Amino acid sequence: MIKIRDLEYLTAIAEYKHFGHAAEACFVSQPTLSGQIQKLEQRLKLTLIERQPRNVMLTPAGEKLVQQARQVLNAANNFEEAAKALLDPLSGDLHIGLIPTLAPYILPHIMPALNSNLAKINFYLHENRTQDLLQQLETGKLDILILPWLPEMARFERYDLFTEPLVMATSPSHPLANKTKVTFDDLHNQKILTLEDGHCLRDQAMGYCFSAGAEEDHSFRATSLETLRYMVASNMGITLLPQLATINYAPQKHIHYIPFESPQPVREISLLCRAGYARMESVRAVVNEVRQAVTGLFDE
Amino acid sequence: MIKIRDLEYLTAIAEYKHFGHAAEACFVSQPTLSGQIQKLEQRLKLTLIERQPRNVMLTPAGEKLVQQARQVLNAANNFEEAAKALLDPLSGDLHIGLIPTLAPYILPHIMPALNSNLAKINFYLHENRTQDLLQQLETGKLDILILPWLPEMARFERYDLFTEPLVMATSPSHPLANKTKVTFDDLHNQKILTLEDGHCLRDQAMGYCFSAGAEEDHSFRATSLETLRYMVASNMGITLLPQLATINYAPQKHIHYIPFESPQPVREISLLCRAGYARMESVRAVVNEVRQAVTGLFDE
DNA sequence: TATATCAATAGATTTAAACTATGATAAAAA
DNA sequence: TTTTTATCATAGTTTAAATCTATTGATATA
Repeated sequence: MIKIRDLEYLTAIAEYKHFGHAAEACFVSQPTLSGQIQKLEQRLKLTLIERQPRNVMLTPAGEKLVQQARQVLNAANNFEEAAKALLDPLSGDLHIGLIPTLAPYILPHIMPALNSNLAKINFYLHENRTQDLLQQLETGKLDILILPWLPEMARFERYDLFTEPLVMATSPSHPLANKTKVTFDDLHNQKILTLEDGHCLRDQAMGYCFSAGAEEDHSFRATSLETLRYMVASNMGITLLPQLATINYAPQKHIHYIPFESPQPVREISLLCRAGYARMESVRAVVNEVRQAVTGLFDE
Repeated sequence: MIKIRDLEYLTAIAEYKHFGHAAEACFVSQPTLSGQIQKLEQRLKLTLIERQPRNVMLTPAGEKLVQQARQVLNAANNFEEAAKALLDPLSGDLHIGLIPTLAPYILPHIMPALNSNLAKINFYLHENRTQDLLQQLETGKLDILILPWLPEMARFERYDLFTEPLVMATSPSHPLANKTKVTFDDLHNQKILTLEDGHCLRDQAMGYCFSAGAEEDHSFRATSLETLRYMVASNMGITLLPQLATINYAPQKHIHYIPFESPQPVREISLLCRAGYARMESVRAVVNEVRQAVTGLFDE
């Protein structure tokens, strides 16, 4: 039977394409790694690695087996994590992925509770685009994602956290600025400032706006909500912001935030983890903490 | 990092609840296995096994980790299988699961082609109820299933093989016996003989019959299609049989097989394997052979 | 042509997994 | 009760193999 160490060596080579560096990453000497890889190739009767001078590459067979090897290593990791979790369920490292249009605005609300009530868990926060996050969750680099749920995420286990309304942001001088509520129809023929491609908020907000007959301002696309907010304050147009991004942020003075009459545009914020993840107790604890921390934020 | 051998020892104990037998199954001496398990427990700082005199049991932690261990061993198996498949894609052992209402009638049509065209694959056939088959596919005991598709199977990869009509079976003396086609309405108020619970054909055929206003004969439930056929021949009632079970079987003399006008009752026979299974080439080859072998069987 | 890089080879060392033999304990049998 | 049997743990030894250091060999680059 294959050994886990062999698989680590193989995947290290796949990662570094260099025997010396791979060996270093595995904390062994280069001859050790070379020798073990050779033995592996002999045992499988397959050439896994093409040793061109100064250019180490995987053969197609090598690529295929590296994929399988990663599966094994993931499962082995889960085993170790499960063992640790049994020793002390609510402890250990937990890597959480969040999207840029959510992370800075929700973290102040939830991290204090997480850190004090789940003190033995070390939280690592990773901000990235949805697609990258999903891939990192899949491969085990991340343990948990917090983001707006989409149907393509059905393969993961899902816990709904809260429903976040989107609100309209205008400069004080805009015709809509002094309404206490806006409606779907108010968007008609408005010029909307948008985020750049790849932000899921862009797709959600714009979907709503377009169906209301609003138009995108093609001359400009913001790289973050903060630039977007700045543009609105500078009277360049209006936009939709997730409500969390409007709490305790640059109030009335330069921007007016106006909620929608129902049906409000919203995004459904969920927590995802891999189905069958070994540390469900920690996941459930996080879910509970977050739900508790956000209650009251969207009232009235 | 954990060793695969340790996980084999652990799962062997879980299976045999006996150190000696487990050791034998792993081809090592009993002290070796005892010692390695102890080391594992020390390393994890967990008690995995309760050693009552003459009664070896797993602790809850042990149960949990055995599950994780099985995941790892499965992945490791996949690795080895993938390696072998790379050496020679269309070879090795292939365990196929089929249901009892399909296996005896389809195998004569497909096994000759499989054995001669995929001669380097050793086919093992397993006949079982749908629920057992799905579990065995999941755990890796089986590689492929051939059965009528149901929505609960969506987690597996699916290849449609053919659509099998159900036909009416009557004794020669039954009022419907001499029709060349029967219709949905002909079922109205008929007494239908059925298979016992657990056969998926029962649910499918009965679903169709009930909606046509037929009644089940509650005094009798057959344990196989052959008893069912025998009961029909003995003029105890009528039933629906999958068409494959009517080809080359006890013809006209004692039973009449009558096809339905469309819309015919049918079952959709599919081939399933685990998503991401390491030997897709073999799977696809089997799919092709089966599809080829059944073309023409349902014509006219 | 000289040098630097990088993987392979050789030979020694260390680790740990495996074995055999035996001991301890408690249930089952006499 | 005493003996026997079943079963897991312990002790000490052997064996296998993974690892190390030192070195060689091959090739691209200066």
